[in-house]
Amino acid sequence: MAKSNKTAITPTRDQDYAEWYQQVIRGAEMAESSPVRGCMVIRPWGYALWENVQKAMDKRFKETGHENAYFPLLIPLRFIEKEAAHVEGFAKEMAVVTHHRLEMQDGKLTPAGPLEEPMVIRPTSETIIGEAFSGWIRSYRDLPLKINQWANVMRWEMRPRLWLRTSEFLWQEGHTAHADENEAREEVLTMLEVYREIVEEHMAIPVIPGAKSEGERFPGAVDTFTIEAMMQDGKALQSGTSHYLGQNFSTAANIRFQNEEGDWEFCHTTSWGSSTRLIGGLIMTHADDDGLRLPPRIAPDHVVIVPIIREDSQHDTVMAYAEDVAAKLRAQSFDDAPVKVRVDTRKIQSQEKRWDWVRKGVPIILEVGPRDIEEGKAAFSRRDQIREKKQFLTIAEIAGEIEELLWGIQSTLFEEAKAWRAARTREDITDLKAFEDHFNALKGNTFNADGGFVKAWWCESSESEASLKELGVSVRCIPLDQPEGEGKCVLTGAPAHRMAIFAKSY
RNA sequence: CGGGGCGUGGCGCAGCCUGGUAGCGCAUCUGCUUUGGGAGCAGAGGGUCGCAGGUUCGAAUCCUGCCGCCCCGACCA
Repeated sequence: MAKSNKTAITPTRDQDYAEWYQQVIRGAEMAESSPVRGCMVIRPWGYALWENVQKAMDKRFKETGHENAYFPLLIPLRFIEKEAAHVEGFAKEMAVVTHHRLEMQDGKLTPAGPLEEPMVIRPTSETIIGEAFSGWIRSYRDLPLKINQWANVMRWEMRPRLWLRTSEFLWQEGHTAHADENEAREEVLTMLEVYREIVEEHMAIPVIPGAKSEGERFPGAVDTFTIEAMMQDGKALQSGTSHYLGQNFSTAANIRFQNEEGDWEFCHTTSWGSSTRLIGGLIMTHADDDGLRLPPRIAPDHVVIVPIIREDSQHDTVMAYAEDVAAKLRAQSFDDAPVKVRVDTRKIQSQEKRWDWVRKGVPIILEVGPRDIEEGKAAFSRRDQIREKKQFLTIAEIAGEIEELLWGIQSTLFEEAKAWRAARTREDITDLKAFEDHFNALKGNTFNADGGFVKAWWCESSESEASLKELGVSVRCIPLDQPEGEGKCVLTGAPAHRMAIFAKSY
């Protein structure tokens, strides 16, 4: 068997980035599109990733004092109408339920029994949770109220993409109510930091935490904060948001409390969300031309053992050896839990197994065959160095180093992504001409090094933000981490107090 | 919703211009030989050619309408 330069995914990123993205998803069996426009079927491998993200987040939500609850999928139309900006922001993307029955007419099932009041399928739950909060909160002693819900939501998208933008998606939405603005604002930043931590430290996706500009705020929010990630094609991905809603929603839903003086006040509320979009971000951050690459902390399996069996007579001994190796590795721990090991017992060719796991992105693949048993060895390869030569290591060596190896892969993926982002972030663009030239040089759907972020001083005027539209660029965020001093706005030349990240985005 | 492209076995495609009853590669199944960097041979199964009309003796192929997918915009997490 000659060494092959064939990539496991066709086309490569360089040939057709958008098509590559879809083939990675197909190749790793993560998801597929469904008969329902814009909706996806999440397959076990993709769902396992989401579950691992969920697990990590849920733990942090609870550690930061939140409780899970569940609210209805259907929201009465009049709830949505309560908050003006919210109405405007979501009206165009809502699925509406208008009937409660089907009847056979001319051989076809036809909606019947019109609802007196139509319902919308939740695009987010501010309004219906607000309704509940207004009933739960009476006194300052009831505050803060900190609730999270894991749910599905629906937004009728014009242009869906698997994971990144589907009409129905899974997410968590946190909703909290506080007695005063400071406490609410602190909550908003605390949860933004939780997002940063999970996304960077578990998913190994580097992000920039920052404030959203006026034009990019959540409908109805006073302030929106975001973590922005850069995909391999240089586009930005909003990967989690946290909103200070002021008293907009509490006024609309009548969420009031009596303070210590006995006066009635409206609560200050927050909401924050992150979704299955993160899995799309994971793909576009770490996957390569051989498929997915998973950071060990969220990988469904850390190690897959592929038995190499030459003859039937060797089957039992090799399998016994494989199980023995698995047991030795499971006795080790990584990230405060036993190392997750799978022995691939499928009755297919060993090479096919190997490439299957390469495409699925498992961090470590071990091949064990008859030759290894005597020496107590295995052929070791790591996904982030999959084109390197396999090493033959003893099980003792592998077991002894497995924890360190997995952390090494975790940090390698993170460092590679940071380097990629750094190489595609321009900080030397200081005037409009250079700014326009930079973004005009980009040609549509290309995978190249020309895109990426421009970090520059910005005056924050809404006129200048609106002017970005024709370039196809937006203000991704105003980073929390700001340099000293002031500068001149890259767009207008006016004095600017803060720097912003500009980019094309998903 | 505008502009462009595309819908043919699970995946990737050819055939369409010039109508004659569907083919290739991979995958799947069976058998034998194989297996440590993407195995070989032999055989087999699987498609109402996106849907609905129309033209025609005959439609994957021509015409009309619709649906869906992808890319670029607009909109958005």
